[in-house]
Amino acid sequence: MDMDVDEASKPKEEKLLLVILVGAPGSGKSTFCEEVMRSSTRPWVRICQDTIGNGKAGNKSQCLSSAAGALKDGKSVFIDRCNLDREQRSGFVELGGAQVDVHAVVLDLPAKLCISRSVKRTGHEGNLQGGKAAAVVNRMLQKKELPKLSEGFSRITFCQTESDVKEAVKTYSALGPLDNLPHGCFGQKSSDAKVQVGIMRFLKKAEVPVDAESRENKNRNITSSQTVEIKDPCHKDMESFSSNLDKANTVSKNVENPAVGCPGTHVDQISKDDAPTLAFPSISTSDFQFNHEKAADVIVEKVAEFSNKLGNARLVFVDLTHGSKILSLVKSKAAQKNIDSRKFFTHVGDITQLYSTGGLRCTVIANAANWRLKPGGGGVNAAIFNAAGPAMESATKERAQSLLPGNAVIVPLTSSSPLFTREGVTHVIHVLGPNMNPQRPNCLNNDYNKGCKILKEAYTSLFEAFASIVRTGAEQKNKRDVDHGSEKSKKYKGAEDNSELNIIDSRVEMVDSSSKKTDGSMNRTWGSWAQALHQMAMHPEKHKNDLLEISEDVVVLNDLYPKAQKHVLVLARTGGLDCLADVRNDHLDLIKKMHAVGLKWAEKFLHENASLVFRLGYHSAPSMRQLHLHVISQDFESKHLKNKKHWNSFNTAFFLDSVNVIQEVSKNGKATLKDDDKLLSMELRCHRCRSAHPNIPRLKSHISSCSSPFPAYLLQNGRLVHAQGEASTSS
DNA sequence: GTTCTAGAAC
DNA sequence: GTTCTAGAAC
Repeated sequence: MDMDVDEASKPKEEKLLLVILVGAPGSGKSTFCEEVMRSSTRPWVRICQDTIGNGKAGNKSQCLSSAAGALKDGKSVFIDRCNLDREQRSGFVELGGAQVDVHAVVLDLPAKLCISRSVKRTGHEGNLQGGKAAAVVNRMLQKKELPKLSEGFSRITFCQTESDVKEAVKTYSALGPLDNLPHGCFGQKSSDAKVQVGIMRFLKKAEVPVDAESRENKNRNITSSQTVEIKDPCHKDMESFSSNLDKANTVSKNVENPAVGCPGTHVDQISKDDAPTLAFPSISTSDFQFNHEKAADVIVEKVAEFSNKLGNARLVFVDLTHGSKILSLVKSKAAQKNIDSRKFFTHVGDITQLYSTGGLRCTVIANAANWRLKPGGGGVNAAIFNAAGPAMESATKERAQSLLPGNAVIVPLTSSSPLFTREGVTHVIHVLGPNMNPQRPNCLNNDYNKGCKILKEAYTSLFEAFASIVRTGAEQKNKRDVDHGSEKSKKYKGAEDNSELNIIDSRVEMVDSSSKKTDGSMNRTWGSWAQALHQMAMHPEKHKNDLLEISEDVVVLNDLYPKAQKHVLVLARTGGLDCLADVRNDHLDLIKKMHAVGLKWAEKFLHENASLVFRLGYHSAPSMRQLHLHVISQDFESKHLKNKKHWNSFNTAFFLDSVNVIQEVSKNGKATLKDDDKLLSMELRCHRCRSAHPNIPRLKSHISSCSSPFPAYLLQNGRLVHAQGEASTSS
């Protein structure tokens, strides 16, 4: 057992607290803080958005930087603003860490009470009082989104009555400087679970008429090639449906993991429910008659390989029946291999109803598809096409007409799909495995050398595809909940615009395991505007006027939209090397050459202006195709630097120093990318003194005069390039 | 009313 | 990547 419940709930070392209050105006947030601060022996700072701007209302980033400052001074912090939705709470949670526990205290009092208090009060800091208060409180409560541990809180206290609030005040007041509170959720009443059941029941009714659904199940039973047994035919009954869900909401772990005992605490139980999860059926063992023993070996081998690459994401092997041979084989082989049961487990149930009848949340499900990617045929394929609705069929067609054995194709679901609304599934990945059934196309005639190879490829493609969804989806999760359809159509827009380019780039949607690029940029799609650098690298003679230097391996040019006084790009001329994700050991000499050329240009510029400082590096996920090294002066004085993304792409971990990249590639054969979209939307901080700023204009005005030294990290290993004789440390 | 951000279109 | 612009934030 990696995680001990007692260990987790009784932190011993001294920790600062960042307590985010959550509640409508009039819920008593300020009073709560004041009461705690009055009697606490721990140093507290209350940060109130209504007064942070010199007594006037401020904004979230002011609160954030003020909170960061207070924590740095060793003070615990109350964030006194409504924080009613996840978005509002987002940046604060990130201030937590080894030294800081982040708690939420939810003042979830009756709306009536909040309104009457806000209407009555005078002299409110936020100037919210009198008649308009009622409307505001009502509006705010409509978007209320209760905090979850998975947002990053180590403790959440829910208060639904005034006496709950009193209790919470007592708890926090009693905390001395060295005390801490147990982690987890406290005080939540069951009402929310009931609401969810109600909503789910409504959705189910609206999206899938009960009779249609049972027809679908009957159909599946008959057409399936393997004997499929519906374990629990009465689960379509509303009564047992809702009781199942109640169970799912309270003891979901037990339901979802009958196969492997899981030592989850309450804390990680909840956060895991939000983890991206791929549910997949056994590929090829049903209609394609692949040997079960061999298939189980492949499954477990591939799961072991990927389970560590997937972060907090989970893989779930799903089979319809308890008695299934492949299920028990996989279960026992996984146990033998000691695969982490939090990252992989087996589940008995219908893959199209994992949440509604099994309480298991899966964001992505795999389909054991046929080569024409057509519905029907029986088994899992028929069930998934049926459950996903007609939109998935056309969405599938848009992406691929057919599939070769060993390959996978990702199909995002739209918000109209019942699988999305009812089960919370955002993508289906079609996979085609090897076939040993002489009645079906591409039969391998029991050639298990080939068969196992193809089956391995199939699972590799599947898990790679899932990984790419996890990577690109992480940031968009919240938005997707609101507007799934447009999010998806936007995401895949590039593939439709640009047929010519996408024919060349066949790796756009198809996840082809035989391609050498499985680890690289395979799922990237480049719009027409992203091709300019590629064109220059391929045909430099056509762009002589725009290029500063042309050599056999690289070309150098001024960035068309420089983000600083001096900003040039060193382009690799190698074809197929689109970005850093594609760089491997073979390219070591090339990236060293690019660095040398970049350095030469930096030095040339320093000769002209000795006050400049340069940094050389790559974007983790560049917008323009063709590997390019940025050589950029650190003044960032440019009218083209206009937004957060611009700034953060050069001043967060998203920017990978060339020296580090060279080191990593020579050591590990590839660079570690930091291509999380979160980095690009981080708060704006000065790259010298690290102070936070509310917007780009203010940041720019600050950096124009900030003369703090650069952070130590940048001063090491030649990450910054100064003029000769200027201060620089190397090691 | 003005400034600023963020999403869509290209 | 940029430009345009609606609407949020100030």
